[in-house]
Amino acid sequence: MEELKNIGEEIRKRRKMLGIIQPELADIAGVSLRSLIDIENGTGNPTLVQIMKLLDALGLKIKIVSKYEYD
Amino acid sequence: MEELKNIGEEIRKRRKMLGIIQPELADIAGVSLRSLIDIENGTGNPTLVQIMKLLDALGLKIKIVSKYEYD
DNA sequence: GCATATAGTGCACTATAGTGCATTTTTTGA
DNA sequence: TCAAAAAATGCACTATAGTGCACTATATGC
Repeated sequence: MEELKNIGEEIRKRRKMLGIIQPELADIAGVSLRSLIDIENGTGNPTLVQIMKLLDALGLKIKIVSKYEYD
Repeated sequence: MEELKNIGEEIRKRRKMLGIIQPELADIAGVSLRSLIDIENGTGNPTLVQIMKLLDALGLKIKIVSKYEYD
């Protein structure tokens, strides 16, 4: 699942843009550091709640679009 | 988590638009019927892989956008 | 090069997602 | 209405996500 990596990368990118380190984001989002690391690295298969906690902390959200939409 | 319900609703809406019933979509996507039902109803906490299998089968995908973006 | 800060890994344990099946409820249209 | 189709629920079992901790690896800047 290619997409998993992408989401992890977006989270990492945004985190760096905000100038915070992993333990900080994990704390703010209410997710374990271990989970955040795995998610950023695109390993494993996180639950939606984990993803949404992180996105929320980063000021991001999920949008469902057509598979053929590019941006 | 409000967003969970939304994703489930989008999946259901799209499924109906395509004129298929739950067992068909579950089958095509490679997800159990039970899981699909729970996801459409916004109960539980599905994994990203489950969501992506369904979105993929429906010609949809996830996009990460700013929390303050409206469409 | 070295010291410190940041990130990643292995492992074991706990919590919970994913599943199938039998049954019930709701929806649909004849 | 009533019968058939579609959707939802309870329950028990299996698979796996989430976690903490100790440790290792990598990056950063002095």
